[in-house]
Amino acid sequence: MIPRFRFAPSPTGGLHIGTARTALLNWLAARSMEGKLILRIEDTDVKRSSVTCEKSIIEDLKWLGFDWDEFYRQSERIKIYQKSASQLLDENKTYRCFCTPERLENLKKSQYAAGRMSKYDRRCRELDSVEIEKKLKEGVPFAIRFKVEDEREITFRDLIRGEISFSSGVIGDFIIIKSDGTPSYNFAVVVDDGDMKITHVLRGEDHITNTARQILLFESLGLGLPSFAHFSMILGRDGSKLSKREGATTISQFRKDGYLAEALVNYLSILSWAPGEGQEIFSAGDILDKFKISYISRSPAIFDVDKLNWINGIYIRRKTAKELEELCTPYLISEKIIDQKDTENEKIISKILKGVNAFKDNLKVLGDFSVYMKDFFEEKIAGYSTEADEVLKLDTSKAVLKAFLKVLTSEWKSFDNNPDIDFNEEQGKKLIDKIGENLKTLKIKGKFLYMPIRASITGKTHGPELPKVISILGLKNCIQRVNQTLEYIKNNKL
RNA sequence: GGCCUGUUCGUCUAGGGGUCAGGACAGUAGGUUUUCAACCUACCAACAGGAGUUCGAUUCUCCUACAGGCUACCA
Repeated sequence: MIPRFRFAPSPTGGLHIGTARTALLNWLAARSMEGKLILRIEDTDVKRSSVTCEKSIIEDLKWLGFDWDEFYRQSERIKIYQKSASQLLDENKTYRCFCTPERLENLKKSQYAAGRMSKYDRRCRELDSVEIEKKLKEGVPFAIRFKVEDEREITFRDLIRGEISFSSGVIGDFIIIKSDGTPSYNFAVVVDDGDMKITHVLRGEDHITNTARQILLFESLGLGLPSFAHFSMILGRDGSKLSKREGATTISQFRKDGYLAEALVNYLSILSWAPGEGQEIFSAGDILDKFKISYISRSPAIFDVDKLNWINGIYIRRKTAKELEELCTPYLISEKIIDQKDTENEKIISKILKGVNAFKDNLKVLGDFSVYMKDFFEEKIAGYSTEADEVLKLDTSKAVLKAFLKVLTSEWKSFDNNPDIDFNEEQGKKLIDKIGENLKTLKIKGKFLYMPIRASITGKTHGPELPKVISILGLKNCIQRVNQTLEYIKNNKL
């Protein structure tokens, strides 16, 4: 028998990080067992579901690199649920409940106040046919409830946790068809899992208690039981449920922030499962042969951005310059550092390429790139750090800057003062060597040579290697900036 | 309140009756570099608590504590 898995998100928001992991685990399980994966949109709650969310979820799933073999939408299957429900009604396994929401609410409150668990009191279970007919004639709205057997042990073997059992006594007669005719979650799931011949239900631990109800439904519908497996949830830093105030929680938000799909998938899998031998960096496809449902961890995991950042950095560094340029350019545009039409400009693309080359080791997220590059798209230095001031104050620095300017000017002249000359890293390196050469007699070298140069063209005392910096800025802009710094030194009497 | 599930370094995870309880992130200290980052090396750091079973328990059982989930005409 071919294993059949399903991933069943409800489109009431974007693809959440936890939901994405459910998708990943099901994908991993299905593909590693050469089974099928079904994507089922659980949109029976008309009020909370939206097409926009569905689109966004599907887009994010694809972006993460998942695929599926079949697709269903529960809202298009309402008739199927209703048919199953009326069958159960005929078989006397369910009954109509005419109770108003207010009564139910009060019942719950009073039970809770009395310190008991809230459970439907079965008032409508014993209604005789005359009463039912009367209410139906009056048009009283009704829901359909499932008759839960008394005192019965419901047991199943969880593929991750082992045996789990419940007493049916703790489950009230639950609703399977709401008064608007739509199925409740538990019912739609069971009808679908049966109809779609799902063999493995792999989902979050928040569904463990639902499993008891669902087993009852599977049995009453005469359906065979699938295997169940419940993995733990992802928690926020303080151990609470991952919520919005923790920062990004949806995949689209992570994407916007500049996380790579490969990194996210890698992190999500490492979060609750280890492929062994200390291997931590891998793609979902890499570990298919090592994946086993029973290996998934039982205990909940706290979401750790630091580790995600580390993984993301690794994947960023694995990209080629061209790939990174394409990945990073949108951030420069959205930060208004460059314009959309600049992407046609070869000079600018070349500058970005150089920037990517200089900064790729510094990036944790792609979004960082625009922060690093911002200054390099300005004509002038925006400001000098106090460390830069300290450096520029030194007597030796003045000599360095003079030599630097001289070398820059003569170098530029050799290119006929062409403002568009492409000055590469190699040439930058030679240029710096030349300055060192000129200052040899003054014995200025090392820190005292490099720091003033750096400060004079960036206003800062740290950043990528100097030849790279010079190459990104170009000769003309370097000259401008050194002049600006000279002016700055004079004005501030450094 | 009831029911269900879980608990190994700060975090993720490996292990599993006898281990120096392993790895990774973070942190700290060195190395490298003009500097930042990256990279390399080292260090720091854990079996929630209590009983029981056993020659021996972090591992098995029970209890407690704590955490999470469910207890909807949400999914």
